Amino acid sequence: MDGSGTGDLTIAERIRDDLHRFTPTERKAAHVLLANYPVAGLETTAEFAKRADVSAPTVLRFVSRLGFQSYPDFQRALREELDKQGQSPLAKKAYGSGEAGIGGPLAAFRDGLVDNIRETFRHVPAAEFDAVVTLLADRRRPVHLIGGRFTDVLAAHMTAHLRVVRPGVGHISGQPGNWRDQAVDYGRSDVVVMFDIRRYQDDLARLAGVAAGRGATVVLMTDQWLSPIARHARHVLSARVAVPSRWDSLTAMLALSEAVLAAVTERIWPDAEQRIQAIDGLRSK
Amino acid sequence: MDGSGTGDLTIAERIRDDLHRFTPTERKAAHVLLANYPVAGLETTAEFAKRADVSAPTVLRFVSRLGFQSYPDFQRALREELDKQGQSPLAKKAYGSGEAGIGGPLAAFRDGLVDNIRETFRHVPAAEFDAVVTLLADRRRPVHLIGGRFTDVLAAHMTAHLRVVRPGVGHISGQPGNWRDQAVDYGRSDVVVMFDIRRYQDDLARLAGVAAGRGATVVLMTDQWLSPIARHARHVLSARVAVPSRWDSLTAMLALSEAVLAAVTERIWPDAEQRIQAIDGLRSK
DNA sequence: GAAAATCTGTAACCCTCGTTACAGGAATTG
DNA sequence: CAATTCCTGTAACGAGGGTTACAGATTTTC
Repeated sequence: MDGSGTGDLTIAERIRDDLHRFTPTERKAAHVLLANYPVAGLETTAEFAKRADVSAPTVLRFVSRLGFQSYPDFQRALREELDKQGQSPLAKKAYGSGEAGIGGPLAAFRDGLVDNIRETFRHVPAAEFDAVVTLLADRRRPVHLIGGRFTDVLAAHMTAHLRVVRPGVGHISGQPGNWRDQAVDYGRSDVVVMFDIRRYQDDLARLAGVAAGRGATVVLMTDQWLSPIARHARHVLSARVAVPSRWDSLTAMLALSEAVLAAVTERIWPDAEQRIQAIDGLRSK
Repeated sequence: MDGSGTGDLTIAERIRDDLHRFTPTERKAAHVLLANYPVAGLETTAEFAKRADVSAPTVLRFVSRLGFQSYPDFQRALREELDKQGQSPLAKKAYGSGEAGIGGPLAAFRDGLVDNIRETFRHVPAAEFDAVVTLLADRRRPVHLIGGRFTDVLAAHMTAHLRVVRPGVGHISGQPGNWRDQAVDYGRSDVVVMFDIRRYQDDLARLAGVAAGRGATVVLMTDQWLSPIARHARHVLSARVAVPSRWDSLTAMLALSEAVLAAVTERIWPDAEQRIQAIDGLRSK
């Protein structure tokens, strides 16, 4: 499928292995690339050539000898590498060393989760996060929550917690056909929080369209590839979901949800505290 | 010196700050870039646009609004950033994760979550984990799941996933009074998975007592201080729940649940795969 | 030391990608 | 409800970059 198709070694590793096969000037290019990996390879042929003090064709012959059909192909491969590595800056486990990893599959799974949380929080736009917190902390705004087939538990989780600290919180449940019956009542003050990860559900997207059309503020919690609901959403928070498993992981998304809940609760604490005491009072009776 | 000339913030930070200035589709592009930083920006405008599901001109308007003269200029800036960061592989502060970004309480919260996951997995007894996986992978054993006030969403989560890969999975719902009506039917082959964290619910404990009395195998997912249900449980898996927040965190417990689910799914994959295909077949009709 | 083979840069070609004008459409405002 | 503004995709344009042929330079080999 990929241009090279040569095992799963890093391009850098392949260069080191094949270093003796290159001509002198090609080797020059190779060393420059290794010394500025992978940035040099992401530049244009002209820039790369100038950096290595060789000609552009030499650069092309170099990547060609590496087994790539074209220079764009080569760059694509570099970006893919960067992407994998970028998702888990510290976890090189997938590469070089044994894929089993130290500590077996459980440890690998754990590392995946930790990386996901790290990456998720790293990419959270502060303004977006604050805006969402402000919205949810506004007790005058009715809040409605819903999620997809597997993510609805996150909606339920947030619903349960929000209900404790503020009034006017509802979980949209029942048949998809009935969702819109509720949505037609939404207005400018309503907030709709939706959870949707890949294998996105179009019935959710339709609901989002209706809600947004009514003037409601849609908040979307999704994965890094963004649900189509993003089109209708005023605010988007995305979390990493990929792990070494047959399933996608909701851990990072729950982590983000809990962070939002913690911030909301902190924001309205005096009110929330009173409310909690009142609830506990009822409960004990 | 640089193409943009706007301070020394990273591009990611500038995007986060200016997020409100963008038009809806531009914001979509922004989110895609942040979620796949910086790789998405190193692709061609067409690829980037496709990834974000917007048109190429929108991508250009996006980078233009960021203050770059041209798309190549923008890419050059990204590469420079990547270069600086690459020189010190461990210096990830360059991006949002450090104190430069949101930092503060959010970072502390995130660290708490990560620590919880690490500690949780560290203390998981391998034998116990395997035993639980074996139990849940046995399709001849009916499985019933339930949780407490806030943890029931985890029971629902596990139910939803188990149901996909095997038959005989049920979520115990309804009034606490009715729980025991179901429990009287349990026998030696039944497995009851219960989630319970502090502020333990005694109605759950009573249910556990009944189920265990009938010979059912009780599996308990709880916090590090152990729910009283542990008394009746054959197997116990515990997770850390304490974080800098008014709430306890379920993130580590979800992480553990997902690890169990991943292992169960892997264990019975041939069967599960067939089952999934059958389900998808029904779904598409 | 001469001839062959290999290497490497120059220059021209062509194609892709970045760019921009424009029109349809959505949202907003009076 | 009409008018206006803003937004967004389509389509055509033009430049820059990837590519290639070729010739000079260098090394190798007999």
